[in-house]
Amino acid sequence: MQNSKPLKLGKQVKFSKPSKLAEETANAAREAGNCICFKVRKTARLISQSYDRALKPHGLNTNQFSILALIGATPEPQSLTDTARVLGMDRTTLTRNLRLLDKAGLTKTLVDAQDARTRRLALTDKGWAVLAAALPSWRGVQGQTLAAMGPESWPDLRQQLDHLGRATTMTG
Amino acid sequence: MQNSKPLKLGKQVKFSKPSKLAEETANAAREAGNCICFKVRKTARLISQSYDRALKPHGLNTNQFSILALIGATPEPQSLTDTARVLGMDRTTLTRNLRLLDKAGLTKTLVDAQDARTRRLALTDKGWAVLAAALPSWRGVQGQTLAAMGPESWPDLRQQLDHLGRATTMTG
DNA sequence: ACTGCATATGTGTATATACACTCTTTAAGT
DNA sequence: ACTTAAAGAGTGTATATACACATATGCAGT
Repeated sequence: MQNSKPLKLGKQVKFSKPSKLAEETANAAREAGNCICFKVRKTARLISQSYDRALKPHGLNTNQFSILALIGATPEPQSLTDTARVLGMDRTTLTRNLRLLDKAGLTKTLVDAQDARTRRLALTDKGWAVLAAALPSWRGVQGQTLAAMGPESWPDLRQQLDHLGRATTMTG
Repeated sequence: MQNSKPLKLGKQVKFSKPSKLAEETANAAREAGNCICFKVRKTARLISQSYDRALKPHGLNTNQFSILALIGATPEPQSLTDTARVLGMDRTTLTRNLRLLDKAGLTKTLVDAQDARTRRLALTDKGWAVLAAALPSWRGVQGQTLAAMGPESWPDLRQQLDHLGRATTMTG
């Protein structure tokens, strides 16, 4: 097909000898393999796949499950902004994530009576049902993951992640 | 504007008394606040913003920087699949990420001489230059983040993240 | 009531992410 | 050589993510 038109080279691909800049940069770049951000993102990518698979039978991914669980966990419907803050998610990202959940009939977005600006988030009956049905599946992966990583190390890891999140929020 | 048509309620938003199912589910949902996947994803979201801001002057985000650094760190150009594996990223995701870097003239995708199926990834001269220029900025955020989290705890956290990633790859 | 600022939210746009599926090329077996 | 399975890569589609910007509402001071 060759749509992307990779460079066609001759019989043997020739790699020009790296320049001095390239050599020094290559050494420095290896240092970046220790990047905190990269490591966290990579882990997030990998672990998300397990959770997504586990929740798939319920029509949810791990992100949607987290949102449902948070909304369901708070006694009184919280505002969109506050919810986004707890999720550590940009407000506008939550807006878009909610659109799907609303469309699926799992959540409802209510206008606050006191302040017409604020939207309060709640689960529908269907949302409660789906969340209830998904919880055992979540407990399954969570248990497997815990077992695989060694359950005793989770409290520590959890605290470090919290710390890291808070630190970066400060540092900007 | 009111495009999204939130439910308009009366004077006071009424929240119907939660059903028995909802009550039980709410308790269970609070348990999900301890979700490993959620915590890792949340941290990834938060920390990414710092790194993105730091790298922005170079026209890179943290993901693009990681890709450039990895390609630059390996002596011989590696295949797309192998690179994706090291990044802990779906192969097709890397394909799309590379499209932007290719278009920006930072990377080049070469056809392997021995196997016409295989694409090998390399940096262009411009790619080397941008990477070299971005590295100090990266060292900046990395240092700040390290300092904020307590540098001594990073090796441990790093190992736990690696372990977690490997565990989930196994578990499925 | 009016003005101006702060707050809560939504939109446009660009990038990241992965699954299901398809295409191409290689290798293995006959 | 022919057939077929396996490996490498790309595309269609859906979702996640955040920044810059726009809009709507509330509130305080006049």
